[in-house]
Amino acid sequence: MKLNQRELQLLPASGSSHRANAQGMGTGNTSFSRLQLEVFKGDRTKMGGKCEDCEKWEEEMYWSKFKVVHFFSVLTNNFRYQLKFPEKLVKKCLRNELSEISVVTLKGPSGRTWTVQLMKYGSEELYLKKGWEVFVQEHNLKQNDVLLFKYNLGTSVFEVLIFDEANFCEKERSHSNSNNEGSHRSTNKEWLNEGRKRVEREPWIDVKGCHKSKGLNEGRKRVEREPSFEIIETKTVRYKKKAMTISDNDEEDEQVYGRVIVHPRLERQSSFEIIEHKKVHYKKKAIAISDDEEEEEVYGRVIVHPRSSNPLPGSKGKALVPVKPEEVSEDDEVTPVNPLALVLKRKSGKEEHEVFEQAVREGKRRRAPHFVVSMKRSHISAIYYMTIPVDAARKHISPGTKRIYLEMNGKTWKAKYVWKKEGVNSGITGRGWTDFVQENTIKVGDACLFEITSPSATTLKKSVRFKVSIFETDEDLL
DNA sequence: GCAGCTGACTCGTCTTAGAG
DNA sequence: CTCTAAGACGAGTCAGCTGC
Repeated sequence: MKLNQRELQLLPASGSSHRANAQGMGTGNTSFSRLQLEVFKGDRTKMGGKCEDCEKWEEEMYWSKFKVVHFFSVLTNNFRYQLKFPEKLVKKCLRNELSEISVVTLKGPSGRTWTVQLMKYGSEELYLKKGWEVFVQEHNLKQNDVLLFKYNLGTSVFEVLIFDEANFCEKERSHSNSNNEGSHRSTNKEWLNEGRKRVEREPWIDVKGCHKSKGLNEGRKRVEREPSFEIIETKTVRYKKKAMTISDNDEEDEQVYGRVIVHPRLERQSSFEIIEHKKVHYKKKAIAISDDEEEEEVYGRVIVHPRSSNPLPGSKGKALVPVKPEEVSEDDEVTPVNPLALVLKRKSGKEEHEVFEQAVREGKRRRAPHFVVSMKRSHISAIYYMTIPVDAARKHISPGTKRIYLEMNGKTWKAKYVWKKEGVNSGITGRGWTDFVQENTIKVGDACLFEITSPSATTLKKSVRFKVSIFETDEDLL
């Protein structure tokens, strides 16, 4: 192996001068590579082994000149709530590196990132704390799993690879949550009260192989569903391909019979867990059987997805129609096919729905003009904009309204009201709304009952007062 | 008459340009 | 840099139409 001029300059001439050489380099953008060290080590081995100074020099070079450090971590007891960095790493590198930093970023195998709080104890103990449990949950980490960390100095970003302790192979599923970057990233950061953050969107899971083009309904645009979801479990299901529809995209509709995990839309940190398993059968109707296509049955493994509020990709928003369970034979042979994301309506979030209903009942009981809003992520984080149902906006709020006063527990928050054309998309925003959300720790899924206490739209007032009641979801159930 | 497709429409969510 | 405001996007709904 040949060394270039620069590499030759980096190599120590002899033992005691190594340190001087090392200290004399590495300014500016100098990056001493692992390759260079390997070359050096190999060269010295040929020369007859290491001396103590050489080993010290190597060590110093590693900690002082490398831009990247790697370390393993085996998940042991209590790993769900915190992760301790190796003390040597902290002492040699991270203590100084992260002395001014309280938050780092974990970049998962999927490329997604998680923001995690650092906790320091003494000079050698450093832990990943708040936010770590989300990373654990979303990668389904288990005890004895092995994590390989790569840290690029100066970035506060740790890249993580995840290996299964059973066979030391990389966990396949650790990559799969790349499809829900947007929702998760923001969810993970809620504890930071992070401000506005653009949500990255990525395409749906591709289900090529299940669809063929028939050229029907040309010009009709296929709806690309967003992947605000994460694969949580695969299930064996049966597809019955009945007919061809759509499109210019090589696709066809199917009848789908599925075993489905019912799961509410989970928006909050630490809330990602299955709460209910339920066997459900869906039938999706389609049309226009082509001449050259026979009815055909396909059996497959479906990736069940709990998070999205959307029906099947390409279903164009049409509801899935329940069919009788007896229409599906349990004895059918099962053959793997490409994954198809099967998604469930958000309203299956039983708890959220119950809370909403409770708020509605309470509103009716009080008999004051009111409306109820179920809190969404965008309402209480990121952009802090709560859309008012269009009916309520038209009925109760004047187009000239500029201010909304929110009253609760004797305190008043002054929020901004945004009127949009015809009341559509009108909503509450501004510092007052943000403060209201934060001070009352409103969560996704909570229902807020807004009672109008001031004269309504007809008076064309510049401000409206709402008495607000919050109906909280039970976090443990989500 | 019924089933199911088509396309318009509604409305909630999210993005982004621009103002302060 | 933060916040506001406008509007793009897309999921869901529904009425009309067509074919069986």
